[in-house]
Amino acid sequence: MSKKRFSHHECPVARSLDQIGDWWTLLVVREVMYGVHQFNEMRASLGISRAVLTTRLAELTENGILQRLSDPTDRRAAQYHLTQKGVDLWPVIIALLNWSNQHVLSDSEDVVKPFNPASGQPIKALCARDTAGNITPLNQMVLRTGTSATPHLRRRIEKAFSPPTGSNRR
Amino acid sequence: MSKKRFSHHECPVARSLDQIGDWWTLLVVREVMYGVHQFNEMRASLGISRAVLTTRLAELTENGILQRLSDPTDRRAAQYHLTQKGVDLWPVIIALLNWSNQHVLSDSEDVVKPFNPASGQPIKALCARDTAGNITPLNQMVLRTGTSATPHLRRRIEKAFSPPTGSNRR
DNA sequence: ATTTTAAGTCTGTTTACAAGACTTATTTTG
DNA sequence: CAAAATAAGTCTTGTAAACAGACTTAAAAT
Repeated sequence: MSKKRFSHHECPVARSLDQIGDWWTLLVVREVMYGVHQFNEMRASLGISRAVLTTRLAELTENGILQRLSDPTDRRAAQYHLTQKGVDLWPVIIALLNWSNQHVLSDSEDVVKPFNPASGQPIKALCARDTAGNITPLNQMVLRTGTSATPHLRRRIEKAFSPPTGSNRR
Repeated sequence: MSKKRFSHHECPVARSLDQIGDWWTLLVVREVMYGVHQFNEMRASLGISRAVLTTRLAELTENGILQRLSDPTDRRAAQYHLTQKGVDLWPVIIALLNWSNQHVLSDSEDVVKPFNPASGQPIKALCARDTAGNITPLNQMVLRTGTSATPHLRRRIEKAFSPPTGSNRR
């Protein structure tokens, strides 16, 4: 049977992975974020096979994460650029980068880190701003189900994030 | 030839995807975050095959993201729990959840959203706190290379995030 | 003592990925 | 201008991984 997709899943996390969870996909997005816009440049810096890169670029374009423009100065060449949906993947990349710097790379490896350009200081942690403008650490946030949630999901979320008995969070 | 791994890559994002970028892996982590700790529970709620779940749990345990404990009340059963490294994947999950709610799910789908429990307000955006305590929107952050970066990566990052000519960011 | 359950392993089939040869339309070089 | 090089693919073949489901083993429930 074919590889299972997550597009029919209820959970938004699964639905996001259906679009960006394939092997190589987020690295292609990262390349574009780092300013690499052409097919052969991506191939050289990623070491990805032609066929797979073709597939990934087509999927990303179809999902509205990248757009393919023809280069006005060279009619052979294509330019892949981020759409707004693609630019909004920035928090995902930063979250992965921070986690990797904390837990994957060895302490002596200092490769890339995010900085606050205004203060010049390195970023220490991600946090969340609510609609009233309050800032919260991410580890204090809770999930709540909305009107489209099935009873099954509702039960699980309520159990995991109910205040009294303590949750499974740190 | 076998599937390429990213463990030898320089970029921290690639290195993180080497541990959590496989198909199903982040959904298994999400299950544990939602309070599902047993093999058969995960299988039922994810619809994953036995062999693949076994592989994913072994990889996650080997990478120190989960730990496998035997259930004291039932010697047949195993309990998979998050380590600190696993708990620290929370920002990645929230980033994916927010992106999915913004760009993947249709407007009428209200399934799960993160909330600030102190204010009761929904989370609007992720932001970053630097080491001096300043809060910055994520879209204003810049990346800088560290001492272990190769000249090739250094050039790309500096080109993409140099102040004067404007970058490829929004 | 028998049945059920938890957590796997094993088997045969299908799909995805890797490497490299080949293609087509353009651009550059001699 | 003709030939070579280049951009962006497609196609082919081999291997690794994922799929569904049957089977296994030890412990628990009936």
